[in-house]
Amino acid sequence: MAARVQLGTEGAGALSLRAVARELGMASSAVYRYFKSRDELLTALIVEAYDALGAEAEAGVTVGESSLERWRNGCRSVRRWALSRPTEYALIYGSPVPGYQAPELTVAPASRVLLALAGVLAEASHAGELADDPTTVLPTSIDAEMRALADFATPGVPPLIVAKALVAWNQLYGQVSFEVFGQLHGLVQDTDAFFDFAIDAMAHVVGFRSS
Amino acid sequence: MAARVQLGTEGAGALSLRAVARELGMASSAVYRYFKSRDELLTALIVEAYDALGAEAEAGVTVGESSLERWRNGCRSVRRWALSRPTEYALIYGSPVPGYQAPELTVAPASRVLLALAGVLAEASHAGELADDPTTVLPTSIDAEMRALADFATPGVPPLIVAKALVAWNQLYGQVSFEVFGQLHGLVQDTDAFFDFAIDAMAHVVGFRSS
DNA sequence: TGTACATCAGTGAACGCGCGTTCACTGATGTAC
DNA sequence: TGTACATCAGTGAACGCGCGTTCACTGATGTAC
Repeated sequence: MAARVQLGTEGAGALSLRAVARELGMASSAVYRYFKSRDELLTALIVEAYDALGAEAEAGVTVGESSLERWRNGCRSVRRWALSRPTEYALIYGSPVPGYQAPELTVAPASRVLLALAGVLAEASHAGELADDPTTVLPTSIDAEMRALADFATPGVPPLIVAKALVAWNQLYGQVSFEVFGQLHGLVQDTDAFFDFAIDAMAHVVGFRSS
Repeated sequence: MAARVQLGTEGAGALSLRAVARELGMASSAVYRYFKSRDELLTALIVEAYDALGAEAEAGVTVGESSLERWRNGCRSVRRWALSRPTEYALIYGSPVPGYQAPELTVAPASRVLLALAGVLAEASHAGELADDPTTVLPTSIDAEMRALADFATPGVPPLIVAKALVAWNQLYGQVSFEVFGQLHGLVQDTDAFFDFAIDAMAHVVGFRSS
């Protein structure tokens, strides 16, 4: 049934309980056999979406000869997934649903993309493929938070790398959302080319040398 | 009345016609004296929000000794506005409202932030304050589109500068949205420091030298 | 200054709709003896 | 192998709610003579 619910979202722009039931061809009351409430259904859809996107990013990040190329492919995977499933993307990264508070258990699936990106970055750093910029100093408060985050999820990765991965992820998210949400309309038509251009800029940010 | 409607949104997370009327302390039917339909009201609110944010960015961009500092202050103004009026921010930059199609007249107000940022960038470029990177080549399709955009809005600014401004604006949008939409929750607490860190990374992207 | 009338700003009841949720139910499948 | 009963997956009608929209209305303000 969980699998069927997943299918349920892939259709139209449906995020209400009744819409999901409709998509599955069943009465709205039938959904209550599987989920106690709308919020529980929403949580399941959100977790499913985070996991699907996370898996995509993790897969993308393994493809490529150099770590720069793997980084790029990770970013491209995120964009591809978002464009192919805009409803689910909006569900997890759009405006917060009024009255819904995401429970703790969404945190882990939500961080998969970040960790995938941080992974490539750490790898590139170990291989000495990142320009080291002694000018960039992490504020102490951020340093502590990034250290805690790394200790928990990716031990051994320096705080600065984690911070850069997070900034890059935010930027990637901005790039993708602008396109998915239609803000690029009228400004850019060749969005593929523009995205590749933007990716290079972001690669520059985290310290990849040859762009 | 337009001014009163503006006030109407500043309150709670209200984007329905009835909610706006409630905020104004009037019957929902009274709104129809000023707007033909919900979509027309929505358009007015959207335009108002774009203009308010645009004005903020334009003002921020005038503050500072160096163009780098003016750039930073422009970014900070955008963030400050978004954090102070999250409902309106979500209205213009969150998930698209289902069934609503933004009319042509929202395009101009929507581009004010981009143009403000492009302005500082052009200024910095003229003053020779940007690192010129001969490595970065704009794809021809993008070059044409950016040239058209510049011709229309900021004549004389080279396409590469406009493209970089657009990338930076997308990134800034990502940074701000992540925070406003609560995605940073549990990852970063000192969001002020983190944003300044991110700003420096973005300044790096567009070519500002000393970070 | 006073009266007659038009315009204006807003009210309040009503409509049909989709929503989340409940409830008593039905019919198919599985298990016990 | 056959009967009796429990469990399961799903139905369909009903509820109260907030929504966008309509309609006939009211009372205050402005204008004409």
